[in-house]
Amino acid sequence: MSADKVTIADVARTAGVSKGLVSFALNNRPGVGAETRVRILQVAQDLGWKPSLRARSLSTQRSFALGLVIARNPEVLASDPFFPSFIAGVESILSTERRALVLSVVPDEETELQTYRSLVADGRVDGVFLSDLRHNDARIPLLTELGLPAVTLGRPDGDSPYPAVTVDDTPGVTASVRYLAELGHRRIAHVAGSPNLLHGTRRREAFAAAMAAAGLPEGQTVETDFSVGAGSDATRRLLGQAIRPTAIVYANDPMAIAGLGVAHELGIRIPEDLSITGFDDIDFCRYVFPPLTTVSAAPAVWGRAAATTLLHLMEHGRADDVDLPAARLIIRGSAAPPARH
Amino acid sequence: MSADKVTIADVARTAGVSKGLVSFALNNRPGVGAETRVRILQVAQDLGWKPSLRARSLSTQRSFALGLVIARNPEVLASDPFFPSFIAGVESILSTERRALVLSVVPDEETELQTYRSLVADGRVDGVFLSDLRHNDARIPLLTELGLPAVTLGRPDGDSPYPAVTVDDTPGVTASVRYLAELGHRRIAHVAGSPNLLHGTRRREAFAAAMAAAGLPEGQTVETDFSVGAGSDATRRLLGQAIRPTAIVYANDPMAIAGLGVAHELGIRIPEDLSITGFDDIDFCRYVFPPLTTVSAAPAVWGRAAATTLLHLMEHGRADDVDLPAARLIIRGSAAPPARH
DNA sequence: CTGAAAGCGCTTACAG
DNA sequence: CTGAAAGCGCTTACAG
Repeated sequence: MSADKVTIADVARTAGVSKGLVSFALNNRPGVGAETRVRILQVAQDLGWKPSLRARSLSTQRSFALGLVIARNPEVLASDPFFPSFIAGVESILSTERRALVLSVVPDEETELQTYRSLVADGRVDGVFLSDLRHNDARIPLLTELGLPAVTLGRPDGDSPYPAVTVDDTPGVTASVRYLAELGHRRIAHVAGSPNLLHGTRRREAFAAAMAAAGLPEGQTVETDFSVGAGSDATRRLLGQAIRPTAIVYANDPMAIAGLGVAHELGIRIPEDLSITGFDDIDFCRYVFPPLTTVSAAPAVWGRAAATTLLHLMEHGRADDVDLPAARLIIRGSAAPPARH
Repeated sequence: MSADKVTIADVARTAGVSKGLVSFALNNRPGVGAETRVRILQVAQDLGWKPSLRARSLSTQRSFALGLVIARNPEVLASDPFFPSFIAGVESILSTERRALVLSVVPDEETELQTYRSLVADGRVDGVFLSDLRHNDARIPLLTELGLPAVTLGRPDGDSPYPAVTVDDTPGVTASVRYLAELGHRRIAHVAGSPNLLHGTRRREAFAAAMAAAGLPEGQTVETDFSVGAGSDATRRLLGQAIRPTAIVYANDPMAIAGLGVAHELGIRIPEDLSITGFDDIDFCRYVFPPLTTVSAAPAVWGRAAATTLLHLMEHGRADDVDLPAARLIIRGSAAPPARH
């Protein structure tokens, strides 16, 4: 393994040039004669030289790594496969770029901000992904102040200097409601996500708008924190009423699956007595019974696009927003016309 | 933000000492007078000096980061909450240590090995977690050759120079079988995990041994890749037989939940007509219907212990194996005495 | 087009 | 107990 110890000095010496020139050749910078460049590169290869990332980091003040910090409570994080899929997408891009992903999982928003600070203080990352956008998200001004490039998953509600990579989830919710309305449902409820999260309120607003558009009375809405347990509780509450909804639109799949469990427990048949829809199209959806009608979000594709955009931003100083195909309704077996009274 | 540009030279100058001495004081090394040390530290604090991690990395040849590379197919990764929980546990330790976690998600084992190579070639990490241990795991000799400290999740089957942090899952499987046997089941099947993974075969062997110990005939076993879809298929196969099992022990929860769906679909009641048990105790277990009897594994605790052990190994050159409390059976509603014929 | 030198910001023998 | 210097392995003005 003596090859591991080859340094730029060795290359320079055996190529008979200065270290500076080797560096220039390596980085494709002008100022090196064509044949000199070829010769240097050849020597580098013969010697098995791999430029030291650490030395490079120190002199360029870059880390060649991207960061993702996730602030979710453990239960939500564990039951929601969004991040594993998203990360797999990100990695599929990074792996070809000699860049690494630094991941932080933190318990709350305060620690989250602190984490960003130390990430840049320690020069761990050159850019970050901003997920789970919140209202007036404090991360955006913080990162701006820190001068850290970023890309947001979805469009923030305030000003943002960062490119947004978006999957519009509104059409999916709208389609869910319309679909249920066309089946004949009138009392449709919504188990909403966290009101702190942009996509929580956005889905909720989409629900309300779609109800109005379908000429239906305002639907009952229950707020949750997106966790399976909260989905279960919300369902129990909705179904425990004297007059209960004939359909429920859930803001994510784990809660819908919990709803399925509650309905089974109460002897309420799905879809005969109650129709439900989810959101995200996690793998479980196809394998519960009845299979869950839901909205697909394609987190891996999102991850790829976000990574590509962030790299572009870092390299060129700017990047366009990208709008991915909107989430769309996947019809399976969990919804049917309401029972006649 | 001029504070960001404070360097060791500034501290040395205003404290009236050499850079070397500042470094010694910072790192609590002997050779600095008590009061000098105090003065230096005071100046450092006044100036707001944060030693540059990058410079430190270059001179110490360390990265102050730990690595986790995950080689799982996307579907299994997404439906299994093991890693999110495990990582949350790891992070809870790292966050107090000014250390980062570098995460890689790769599609196959070949890329996995390549990833370890480049991780050390680039000096990205000082140590790694080895999860999803396989038979004769190629990662162990590779990491040994690369000289990278590591900790294994569970005990490998071959020689290993690394400390193992283990949650024995055998007792959980054994307890599942015994429990079902005591309920009166005789035809118990096992939906096993991947035979490539140590914990897949270990659970399978535990199942076989427990069946024998209970004086039961050899149980039917179906191999899978641990994915929800495979769990569904396996269940369909088992239940499609003329003489079918009255109970099924699944090697993980996602497959058990898929099994629940198949049973519902076929009109097979759980637990009246079929008893099932899972493994891992993911959040969903409590919210499906009937709630899933399963085995708890505590991945977050595992993550904490693994991180602690790895840090200890890196600091002291050695670390003891740690055996965490064995996984234990959590009895809920998915098992009952078999129906009488 | 090329070279020699300084710089990135630490740590670590080596002298005294 | 303390200091001055070299070194980690690159990059980047600055001269020629």
